[in-house]
Amino acid sequence: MIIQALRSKGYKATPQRITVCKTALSSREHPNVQNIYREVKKTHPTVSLATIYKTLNILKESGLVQELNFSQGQTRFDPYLEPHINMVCLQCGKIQDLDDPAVKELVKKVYVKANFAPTTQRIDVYGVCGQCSKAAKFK
Amino acid sequence: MIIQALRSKGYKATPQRITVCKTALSSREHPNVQNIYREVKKTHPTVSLATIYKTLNILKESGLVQELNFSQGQTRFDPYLEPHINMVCLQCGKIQDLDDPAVKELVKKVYVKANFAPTTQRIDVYGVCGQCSKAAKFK
DNA sequence: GTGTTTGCAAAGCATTTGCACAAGT
DNA sequence: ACTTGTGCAAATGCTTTGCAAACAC
Repeated sequence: MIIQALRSKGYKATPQRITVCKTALSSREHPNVQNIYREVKKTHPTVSLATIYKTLNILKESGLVQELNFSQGQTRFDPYLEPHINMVCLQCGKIQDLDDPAVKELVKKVYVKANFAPTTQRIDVYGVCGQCSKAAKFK
Repeated sequence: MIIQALRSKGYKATPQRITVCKTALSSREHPNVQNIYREVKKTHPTVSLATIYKTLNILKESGLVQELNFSQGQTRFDPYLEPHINMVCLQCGKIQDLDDPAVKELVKKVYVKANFAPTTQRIDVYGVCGQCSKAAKFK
């Protein structure tokens, strides 16, 4: 699957690349580069950060993951490309996805109202997640 | 106005700060650091980038501007804090705002559906703006 | 007058790049 | 075999920091 995808785009299917792709595409945790690096190191201890970056750029250009940039050079990756909401908890840092048909509607509206032809989107809501606000009550 | 805001937060109202704040808060162009730097230099030729960065951090912490981080260390600032859509043109790089009541509804829904308490949000739609797609037709 | 801010230069980080060697097809 | 990819180290570029002189209050 991943091997075919890489080859069809003219890239060689090296073990490192396959592992980076597998890691990035299977995670629902919105991992950052270090997370992926550490995970890949488990099976490829000599892998370099450069390879991680290069492979993630391939995934980006191929439109298989979305890059989410935050303050202070924090970048995370999301393989879930359907229009959805990222709920970013400012307390614990977790990012959870929320599906809602209204997102797709909103994107459609942009074209109708503003003559803007959308290709992708990023919907972030920042706040405090359920677990963190529950935890806060017991302090 | 700006002077009062700075002082009320315990900051001294220096000419450089006032100019940076005025520039960042009055622009609807989603300027980046360099844009603001160049603008401020017109009246304060000796201003340093460090001062720009420090003042923008004050505005961020005070919740008077939102920072929009993109790929490749591209950061832009938005003083418009009402829930709205950023239409980001991938052709010309312009970012235009679009107001729509559905955004506020969407944020509300996050709380109801997922028990997530929102504080701010960022709604980006990436694509091609009206001007650019019109221009493309004449090529 | 006292504590803060400025501007400079240096430091810090995330990310990219150049290159010799290794590996995929 | 030929071409592309890997891993290392160096380079890049944005942002932050330390510090002495200047400034706000």
